[in-house]
Amino acid sequence: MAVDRFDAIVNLAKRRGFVFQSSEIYGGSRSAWDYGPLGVELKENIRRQWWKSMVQERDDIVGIDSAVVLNREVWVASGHVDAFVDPLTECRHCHKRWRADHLEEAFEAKHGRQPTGLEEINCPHCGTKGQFTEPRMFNGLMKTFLGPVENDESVHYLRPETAQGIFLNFLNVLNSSRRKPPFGIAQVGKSFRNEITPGNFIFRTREFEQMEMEFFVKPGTDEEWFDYWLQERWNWYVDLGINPDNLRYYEHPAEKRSHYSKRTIDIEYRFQIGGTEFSELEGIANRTDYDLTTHAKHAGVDLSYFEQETGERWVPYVIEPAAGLTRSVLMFLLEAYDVDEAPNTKGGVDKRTVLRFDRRLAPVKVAVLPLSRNADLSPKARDLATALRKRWNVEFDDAQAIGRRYRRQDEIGTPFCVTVDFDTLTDDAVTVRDRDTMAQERISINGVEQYLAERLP
RNA sequence: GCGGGUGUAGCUCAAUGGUAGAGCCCCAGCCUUCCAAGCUGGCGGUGCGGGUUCGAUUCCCGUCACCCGCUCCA
Repeated sequence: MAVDRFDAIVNLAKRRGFVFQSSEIYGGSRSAWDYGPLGVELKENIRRQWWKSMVQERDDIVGIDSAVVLNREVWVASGHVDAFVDPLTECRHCHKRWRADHLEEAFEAKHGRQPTGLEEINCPHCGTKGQFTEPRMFNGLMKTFLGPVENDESVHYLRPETAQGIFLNFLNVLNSSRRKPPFGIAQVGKSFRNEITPGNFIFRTREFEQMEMEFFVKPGTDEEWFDYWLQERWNWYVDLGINPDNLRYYEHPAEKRSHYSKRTIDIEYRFQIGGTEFSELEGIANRTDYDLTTHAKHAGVDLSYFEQETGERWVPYVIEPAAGLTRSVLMFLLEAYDVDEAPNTKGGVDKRTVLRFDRRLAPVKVAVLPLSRNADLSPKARDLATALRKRWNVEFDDAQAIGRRYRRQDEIGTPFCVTVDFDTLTDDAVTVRDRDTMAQERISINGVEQYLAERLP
């Protein structure tokens, strides 16, 4: 059942225009997936809700939109050039792959001296000695050349996270927005990583979209704020319809933390990918003053904050809730997916696929359907659709049986269908049908907009 | 990138070293149709490139993509 749901969503996503394979007509590309007409609406709606709760509704967070390609020194300073370039080696005997530097560290810890080379080391898996291949560098950073000349000088990187663009603008925002710690800077945008193993549909891709916020606080208050954001972010998902039973916290053990982190707790969702029940959705990290300090040092610019009230000068600590937008799209699709039963014309019941999106996230809010394709009904229905389009994303559909059209809308999660029938021609009323209950209500055609406005964002 | 598996209409699946079929979906038309599967018609395919062969979707090689593992973390 679990695997079926994932497959059903991948299938539905393509069939209905949520997600397509990238570069499909050329045989595809492994970097990413493309978002279709419904997918882009869903993704935008998620992004909008995040921005609304993180920026618009708060006085202590502002947004920015920084560049994808930054000064190359940024990634040296941030530690990504070192941390993202791993020497990997493979045991010729058992084909297990290892970080060469980790093998050497383990050897040193055990024998109290550095190995003379990999040939001295036993494979941790099969025990075979010295069968390691020459280490190859795996670079997680995506490279490009800035400017028309391709040489070492022109090598630049596409950002592997949006966070650094925020740190670089810390002073700019501080000096232009009349904010002071505790305050945050938020950003949504694309990031790029040469993942070794992209896969599982849009779960892990080399080009992906993040929603990140860096919250700058006074040292000593960081742990409090960490807990605060842990709770805030959890609540955001639950508010948008995620069942808390499908979420959990996962704390990174010290040895697994990123190079910048003092503490990291992930919010995981029950994606049920392969044999894994929960996978990461969002990481909440205490980045300490690592980033501001390292940039201050490398750039030679003071990035500390002077607190007027106390006369103290300090470098803010940073609490970072970093969420995957494209990963959220997958989660909301999985969470919304449901199959229930609907009556049919023969008096029996049939299976019905329905995406139970929160109304704020639904790609299409209203479908206007004439009961049948008819010279009188269709124009009337089109006029209504045109009027409603001024406020919402509206679909018009007059093809085939009415029941089938309801199913089509259920399958893409449209909250309301408005049906224009033959009685409408005399009583100027229409039927509004609810996606979840399939219940219908007769509304005066002039009152439809009001009726929907009370129920839709 | 490495090892293993897979690749036939949008989807699910047939078939064959000799003109590739079906169901569903989709599109057009018919029908005063309120909860899919009525009637008529239509579009559409062997991932891509090369080789063997008189002839390749089938055999071989390469490549691309997908799935599982190595892993990484939004």
